[in-house]
Amino acid sequence: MEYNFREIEAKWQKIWKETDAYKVDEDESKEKFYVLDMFPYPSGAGLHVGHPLGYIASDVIARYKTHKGYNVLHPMGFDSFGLPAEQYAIQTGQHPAITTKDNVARYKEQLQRMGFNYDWNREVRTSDPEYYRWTQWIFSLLYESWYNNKSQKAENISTLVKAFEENGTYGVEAFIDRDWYKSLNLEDFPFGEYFSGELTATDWKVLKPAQKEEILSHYRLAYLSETWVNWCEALGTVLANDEIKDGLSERGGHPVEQRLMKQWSLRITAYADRLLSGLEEIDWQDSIKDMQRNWIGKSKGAMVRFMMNNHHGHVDVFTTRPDTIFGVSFIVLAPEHDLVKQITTEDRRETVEAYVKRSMAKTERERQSEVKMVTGEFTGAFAKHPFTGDNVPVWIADYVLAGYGTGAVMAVPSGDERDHAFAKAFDLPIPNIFEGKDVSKEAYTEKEAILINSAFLSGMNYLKATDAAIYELEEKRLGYGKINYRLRDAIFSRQRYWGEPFPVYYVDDIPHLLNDSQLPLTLPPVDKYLPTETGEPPLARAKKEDWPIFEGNRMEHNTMPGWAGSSWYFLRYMDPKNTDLPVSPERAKYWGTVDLYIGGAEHATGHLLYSRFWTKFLHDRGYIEFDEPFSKMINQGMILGRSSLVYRLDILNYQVPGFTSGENLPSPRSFPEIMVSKEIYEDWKKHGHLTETRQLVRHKLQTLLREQLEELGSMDTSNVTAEFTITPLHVDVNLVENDILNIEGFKQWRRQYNDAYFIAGVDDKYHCGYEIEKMSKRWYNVVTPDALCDQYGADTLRMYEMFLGPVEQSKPWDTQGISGVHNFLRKFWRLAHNGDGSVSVNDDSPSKKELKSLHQCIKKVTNDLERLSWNTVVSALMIAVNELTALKSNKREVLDTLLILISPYAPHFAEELWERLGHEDSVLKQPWPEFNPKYLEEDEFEYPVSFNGKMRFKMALAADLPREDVEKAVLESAQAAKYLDGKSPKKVIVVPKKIVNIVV
RNA sequence: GCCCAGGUGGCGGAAUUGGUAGACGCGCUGGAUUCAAAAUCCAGUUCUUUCGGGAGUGUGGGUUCGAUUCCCACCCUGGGUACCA
Repeated sequence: MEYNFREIEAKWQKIWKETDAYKVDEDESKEKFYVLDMFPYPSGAGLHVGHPLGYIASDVIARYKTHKGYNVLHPMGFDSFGLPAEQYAIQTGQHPAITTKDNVARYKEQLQRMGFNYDWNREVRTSDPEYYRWTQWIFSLLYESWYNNKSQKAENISTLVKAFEENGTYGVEAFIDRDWYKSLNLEDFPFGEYFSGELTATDWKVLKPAQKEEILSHYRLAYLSETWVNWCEALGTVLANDEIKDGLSERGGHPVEQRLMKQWSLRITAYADRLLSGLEEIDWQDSIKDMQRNWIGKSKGAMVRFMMNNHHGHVDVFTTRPDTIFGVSFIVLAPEHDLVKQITTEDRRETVEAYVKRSMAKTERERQSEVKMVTGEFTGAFAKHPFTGDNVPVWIADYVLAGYGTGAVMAVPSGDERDHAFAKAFDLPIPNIFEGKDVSKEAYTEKEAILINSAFLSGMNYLKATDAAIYELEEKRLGYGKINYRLRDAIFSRQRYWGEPFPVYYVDDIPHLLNDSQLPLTLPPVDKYLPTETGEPPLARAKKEDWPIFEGNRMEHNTMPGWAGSSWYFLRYMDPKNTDLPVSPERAKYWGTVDLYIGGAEHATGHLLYSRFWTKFLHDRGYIEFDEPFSKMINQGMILGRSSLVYRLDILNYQVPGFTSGENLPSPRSFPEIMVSKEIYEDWKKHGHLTETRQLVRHKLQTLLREQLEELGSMDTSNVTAEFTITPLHVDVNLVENDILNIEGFKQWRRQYNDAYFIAGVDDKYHCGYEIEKMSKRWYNVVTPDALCDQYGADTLRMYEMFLGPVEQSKPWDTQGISGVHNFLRKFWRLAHNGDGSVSVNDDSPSKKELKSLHQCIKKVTNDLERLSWNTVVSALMIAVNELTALKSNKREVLDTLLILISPYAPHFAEELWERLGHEDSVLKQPWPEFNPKYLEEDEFEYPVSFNGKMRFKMALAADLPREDVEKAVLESAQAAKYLDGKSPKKVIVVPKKIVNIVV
């Protein structure tokens, strides 16, 4: 019997399902291994061949580790809250839960067909109330937590309240904004206007509950705050920056305005430092780590206060170079800086306001793209230099961003390129503070020079001067050393329906948490999934009685963002049915961190950062022992589509010399579409006109014209001339095989091609071109795993995807190549079968050659799997099968072992042959074969002999021949004499069992 | 601009520690088998050549007995990004 993959795969998938073959239990007797795939969002389109790449890779490792004796957790689930389902609900009125359920079912079916060893008993879905109950619970825990800088971890808010009750803020070192108290409405508080954030136990005790609550909200890790958002009235929603183009929504082109909204935020900034330092411990690609480092954006420097000269205000600036403070010759504020209005002098007011107005009208993108253009305006005001007391002019300019630091910079034109350009443009002084450097042409931005003209800093280097400057600033109370982060707190509210509801209700606008025992708070039904007319989120549509729980004056109407559920899902897989906790401490301890995480790099600063944050937080609060979620991560590359192209010849006009009947020739637009083969297009493209393919086209055009213009009769049409252009068009890849177009299929594909004309190449075949681009419906280049499972089987597809190349790299999909892997499996199959299809296996002990092939394969496969080189394993298996086929080997010992080696890649195949070879148990249960070096030992080694590093000939010598004898044997050989050409070698290098190199 | 990854035959790629460049597969060429096709098998396939050789891993240089691998400069492709004080 031939290798009948359809029957075999269906058979084993059924058996695995019925016997629950991949069920995993906690087993203390075995070491654990946790392999995880990045959570998929089940879209309506289903999977294409690019999606399972990482799943196959993880499946191979999971199976390999199982053979190696590990207890392997390899779960799968779905990130099932999200926008596409909500969008569909808005359009159709269908509840997103239904859409989601259908899509998940389709995904699951596709995944199951690929033979993955997921333990589906552990499946989780973020939109399942039993799951999001715990997402809500974690939110509540964040709300009930503050960050203690002393212990460097999150603690229960009650410890903070207790501290306040005993000693006020004295001795409390919390993570809190230095200026937090400025937003309090101090008139209502008993401390008076000189309050600076410090309070005594007595102060605390006299506060009203609402006031206490307000103060605590500045400490909580989940808090409400007013945040600027991009509000689009027409769409009734908040938009992300990249959803806006030229101040209008990308979708629909509606106006977008900045609007303050009360939103939940998570204080991820408290973890900035730990998120940074934690990167040292984890084995991730450097590019991802760098992205996270940049995102967190830690910079060390100082806050410096510049008092205004003729005004009672002051400007605070953040600088990373306090050592250059004596080089300051002006100050620049962001145009939207609060102070601008107050300090601008009357004579400058009009110009300044115009500039502010202009920059506010520009989008973030525009302001960023105008890097080369230096613009700005003088406010007319002066500040005082903190050390010299000199007047420093205050300017405003686009290049200073309101959102970073304090929205103001002290400009040091001699040490900063942008400041330098600004000073040049507006003729401001460029005082030099660097010894031996010329700063008249460009700024000196390195940190190597000794300072001059810098009072007490003169003569110091960068490090010393930085410390000294900060020390002096602190002495004079005009500044302090500060570490600044680019990282912002994470906005955690979304004005959407299809997400986790917050377990929050309001009494007089003060938020309260539901009790944990009331969770989950499920989504109430709504009549429409759109925002209300007043711009409230969709949940505001739910009537009081529709809410499963309703407390206070109203419930929270926002829902959580997409990353809420995915920030902790890897924990739930450990204990998916737990009704007391997200995960039990015992299970969390057993499974621990994810040992191998495989997924795309697109989540570098979103999901991967938030997961780390939540893990650290849950660790702090004592729920898990580890504080990094993913200890090793591999980022799979994208599989790109290989689009096929046809080339349409568009005749612009044509002449038939001598043709006079009928004044006007019919328009070429009335002709059928003309498709030319790739070589014709290339000829035309290369020369600007046709050269070698000219005759092909000419003949065809003549025929065409004759058909279209019957009046031509027997006229000579050899002098027909035409002007034309050729346009490449995408064609469905299913109509193309091996770059040859299926012409009949193409004609049926679109109505306008029914009568199309084809000008083939010299071999009478129509050749298509191709282009590598993303797999997408619009390019007709999507290849689905289902189609390939039908045609070649899941095992072939699995092996082929791995065989394509390194998992991390992006690479084009080529359906052609899959036949090679399929043939390999059939070849392997034939090794154990007779020509008539009966099983044929030989129980004799294997020969030396057979054992050598086998053990070479064991060695290579094992090594490569350990270093996660999935693609080379396939080659190694092919080599072994090729060698064994050449030896006509069907020894049981060899085949059995080879089947275990191949089983991670082709599990159905391995299981079936294993059974056919007479085994009663499953191949899954077999221990991984051990490599024995003794089978690879050879008596002889074939030395490559090179001259000056170029390999010239080979010479077989005894493997244990000493170095000197090798040298002697080589030099005495006739071949060596030829290359030496009478000269004596200058030097001879012999590396035993490696190489001989002769220098002449 | 800066950061990261990468650049090897017609194509995907291999070469693990500096030691035979092009494994393995696709495609292509020729042959066997076949009424024919499919499938299978065999041989060939980096370029060049006067058939002795010669050149060759983006380009140029360097270190070395020996470099795809290490160092320097540059070019190109892909990804990321922040005018970040």
